[in-house]
Amino acid sequence: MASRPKATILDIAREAGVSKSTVSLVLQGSGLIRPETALKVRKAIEDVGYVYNRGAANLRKAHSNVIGMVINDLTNPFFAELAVGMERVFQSAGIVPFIANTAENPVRQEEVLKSLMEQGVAGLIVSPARGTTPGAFRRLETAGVPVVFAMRRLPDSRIPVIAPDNHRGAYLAAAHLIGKGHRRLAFFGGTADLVVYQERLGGFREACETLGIARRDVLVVEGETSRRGGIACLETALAMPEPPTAALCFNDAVAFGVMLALRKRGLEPGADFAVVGFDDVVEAEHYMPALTSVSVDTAGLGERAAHVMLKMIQSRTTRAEDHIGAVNLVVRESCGPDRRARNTPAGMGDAA
Amino acid sequence: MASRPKATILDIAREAGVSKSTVSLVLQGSGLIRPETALKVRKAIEDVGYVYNRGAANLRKAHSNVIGMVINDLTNPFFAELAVGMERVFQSAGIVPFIANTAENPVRQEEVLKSLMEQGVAGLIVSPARGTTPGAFRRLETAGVPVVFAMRRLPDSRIPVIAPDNHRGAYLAAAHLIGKGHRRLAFFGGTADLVVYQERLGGFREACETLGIARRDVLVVEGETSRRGGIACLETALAMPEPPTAALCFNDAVAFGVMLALRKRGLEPGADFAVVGFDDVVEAEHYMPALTSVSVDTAGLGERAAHVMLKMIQSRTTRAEDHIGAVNLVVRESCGPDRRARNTPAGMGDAA
DNA sequence: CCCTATAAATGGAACGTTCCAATAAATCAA
DNA sequence: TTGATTTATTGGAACGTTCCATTTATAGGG
Repeated sequence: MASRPKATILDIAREAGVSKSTVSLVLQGSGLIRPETALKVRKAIEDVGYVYNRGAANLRKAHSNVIGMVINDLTNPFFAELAVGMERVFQSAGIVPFIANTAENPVRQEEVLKSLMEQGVAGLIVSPARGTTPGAFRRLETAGVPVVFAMRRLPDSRIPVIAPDNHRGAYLAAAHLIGKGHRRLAFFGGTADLVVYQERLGGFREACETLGIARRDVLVVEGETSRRGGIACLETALAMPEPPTAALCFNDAVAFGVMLALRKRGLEPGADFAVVGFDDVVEAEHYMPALTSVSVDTAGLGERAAHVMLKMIQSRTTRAEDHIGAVNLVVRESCGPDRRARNTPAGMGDAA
Repeated sequence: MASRPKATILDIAREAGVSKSTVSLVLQGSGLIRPETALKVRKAIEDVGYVYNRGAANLRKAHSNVIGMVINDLTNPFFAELAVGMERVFQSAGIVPFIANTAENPVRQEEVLKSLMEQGVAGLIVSPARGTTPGAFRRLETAGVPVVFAMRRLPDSRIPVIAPDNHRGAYLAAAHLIGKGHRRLAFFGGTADLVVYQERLGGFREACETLGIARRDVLVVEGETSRRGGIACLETALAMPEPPTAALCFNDAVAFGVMLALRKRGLEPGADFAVVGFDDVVEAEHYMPALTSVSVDTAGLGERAAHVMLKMIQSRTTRAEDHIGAVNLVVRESCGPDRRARNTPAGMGDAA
């Protein structure tokens, strides 16, 4: 039962007693074929165990219905959610997207991109890896392959971006913290080479300035965007002479790390130190205590990105508008008021 | 800057003043070409912005260096880890695997499989969706495409399987619980249509029997294999006249749900009710309390699966040995002794 | 009954590679 | 010098589709 030479369109033709062109027409669901003939052909297709050779077809057609999704960290549930959103819309368009992981490695990303191009993808949705060089996508551009960036953007590049309103989200979070009476705030995690980082930090800073927090009372600690990074950030912060009483974290993973580290020191997240996350991954709600986080509607952004992609392909353009998704702060239990401020300004809300 | 007709091997040939065959040889890194000629060609390749057309090449070569990974639930970090393991070994073999998600939907799986076959994959690593029909992979078999199942197996099928020793893992976990003094045990989550379920439940049952737990003291509650499923299972169990005091959960997600539900009822996981998970995802360690779980070395299994796949492709066979991975119980804080048994048999270990 | 219009089916060139067989150029032995 | 051998390069057929231009069959109009 070794692999006999695979059946082609000609085998079908012979089997059904028609020409290869007729078979091709049937395969494409053309209405030009008499129903009975089509039936005969379809039966033959079954009989010979035919599998369509898309490679051969693309050789003539030059556009391939394959869409690639290049993701920088598959183990972050955040990106999995993004992927799921996209898949929803591609599925209903009869497209199976292929996902590839770059593991936050620009070299790997290069390989992945190359491979996808060789495959002749119709379009690419990419969340670029950290440290992507500006030229990394030129190849794609000159080849005229539509690309959209999801969640992350590159400094210069004119590739359309689908991302949440990072600035606003961070502003909201910081304002919430300040409203709770906190006066010494921190921003934990992330590194300045990410545009997202700058946006989020920018929003945070603006809130602090506007709402009267002195420059020297805001602490910024860069770090890995992971649980481990969060742990490290907290350690650093608490070692300061006048440590902050609340922190906005670059993302939820960092926030989880911070909560963990607090617990390890016998501090209660929320009561002893307020923490806010960013992204609002599903686990945020289920954490203990539940994490206050900036919700960005990840799956929704995924859908959006997919729609934009589809439209670009259809109108065979390589340009599209950016889309900045709405965000909102989901208040849960991880940020009570500043303890030391309890007897001062805003005195409500601490019922239980 | 519209997309001009893309460059082919002939354009390169013209540019470099050689024949297309020479270019082809250079592309394949053949040693038959004079270094200076190769250099000239490579320069031309750069100049014309050439991108290799793998589809056209495969038309002649008939084997495609594309490997697909079909995963049933991308949002489960467990599978993301599996994917990462595989990618490690494929990367070093110069292969970019394409991942596709079936979202636990057999119909979707069918589409995904079809699409991958049309793409001419060299091999497939699959974690089949629940409810996969026995015939779903026949197409692949008759086409002679190597397939390996990862983590899950299908009832009949002779496709090789890479999976952890589910039976043993469950046995270990149950034995641990019994050793802690628990006498009324439960198995939470999962449904009988999964082979994995039967294996895990089997191990659990065997431990109970061997170690003298009466049949009527073991409770089995089926349910979704998610946090939500875990919550539901616990509710059901506690509503029983004589509820269990400990549970082995089908996987970590279920265990997290159980812990959550316990907390909601004011019970402390570990102290008031013991819970053990399965898979030992990274979060298990970081939970509060840290979850005792059966570690299956997910990434390792992924690597293994990838190696087996590579070997199958190389030896152009469609058969391979099953591989059952070692497991071990990682004891953390989520399962203390049975409270009511505290003054009876094993009296140590409860220091703090 | 012939002509035209419509419907259904078909042959052949083209797509961008690979690879075999063949050629051309360079080297060597005699 | 000549033929044999090695080293580099090349033309052309083939891979499995699509699609245009034709052909053939069927129907309709006068």
